[in-house]
Amino acid sequence: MDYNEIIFEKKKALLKEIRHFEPAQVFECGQCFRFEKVCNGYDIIACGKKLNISRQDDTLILSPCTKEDFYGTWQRYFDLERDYNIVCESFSGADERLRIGMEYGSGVRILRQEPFETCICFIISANNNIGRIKGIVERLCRAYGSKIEGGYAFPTPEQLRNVTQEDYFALGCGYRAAYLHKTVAMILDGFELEKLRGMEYHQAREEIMRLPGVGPKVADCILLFSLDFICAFPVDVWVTRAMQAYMGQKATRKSIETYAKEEFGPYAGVAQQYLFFYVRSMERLKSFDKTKKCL
DNA sequence: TTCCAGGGTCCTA
DNA sequence: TAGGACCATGGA
Repeated sequence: MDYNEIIFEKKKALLKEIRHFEPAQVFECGQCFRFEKVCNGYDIIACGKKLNISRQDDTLILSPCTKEDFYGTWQRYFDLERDYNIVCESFSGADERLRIGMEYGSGVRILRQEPFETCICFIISANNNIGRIKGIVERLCRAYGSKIEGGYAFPTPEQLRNVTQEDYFALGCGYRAAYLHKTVAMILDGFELEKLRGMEYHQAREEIMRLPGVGPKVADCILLFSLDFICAFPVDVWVTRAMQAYMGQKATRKSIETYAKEEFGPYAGVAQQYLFFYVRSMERLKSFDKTKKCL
C-alpha cells in the first residue's frame, strides 16, 4: 500500500505517510472532469458523493469520509489497493529521457471511475479541451442528474432515456450530440460496459468501439480509467507530441502504441498518464513565460 | 481572425 | 489501409 496508517476522526480519513498521491496531479491530468480546485485542495463529485481532498505534509485528508465511505468507495476509486512502487519499478528499464518526464508526474494515480460516466465524458472529450469538457459535463449533471449534498450526481442511463439529440446540442456538445444520443440508446438497449472487464484487452477495445463516438483513443481512455485495463495507452495529441519528439516526427498512432507496449509493459496506462501530465505542465510553463515577457 | 483542444466518421485513392 | 475533409465551440 502507498500509506502506512489510516485514522478515521470527525468524518475524515487521514492517510499517514502517503506516497504516489499528489491531488493536483491526480485531478489535473485529464482523467476526470468533475473536480474543482478550492483553497484547501480539491472538491470532487464521484460515485454519487462529494469529497474534499487535501494534503498536509505527508498526510492525505479525505472529507467527509467515514470508515464505510473509505472501504466502500474511495479506496477503490483512488486505486489505493495498488502499490505504485511496484508500478514505478517496472519502468526502471525505460529510456532515460522518458523516465525524466515520468518521474515529474509520478504523483498521478489512475482513478477507477464509473464506466458509464467515463464513457459519456470521453465521447464529449473528442477534439475538445479540458475546460470546455468540464463545463459541458457540469451542465449535463445539473440538467439530468440527481441532487446530492453539495451538487449533482452524474446521470444514469435511465435518467438520459428521454434526452434528445437537440437537448445534448443545447448543452454545448456540438457535433458529439448525435454520438451521445446513439450511445445512450445502445446502452439502454443492453450494451453492457461491465461485461468488458472479463475480456482480453484487444477484444474489449474492439467491442467498445462499436459505440458511436468511440474510436481507438476514447476506447483506451474508458478501458484505462474505468474498466481496470491498466495496459491501455491512450494516444492523444499531447502524447503524440511527446512520443514524436522522442521517436521522430513520422511516428504514427500504431507505432506509438506498439512502442509503448514494449517499453512500458503491463502498466503502460500509468506511464501514459505520467507523460501526459508532464508534457501539459511544460506547455503551461511556456505559456506562463510568454505572458510574463508581455507584462 | 486564426488556431487549437484527451478525435471520430466518412469518403477516396 | 492510409490520408484528408468535415464536424461545433470557446478560449487564447
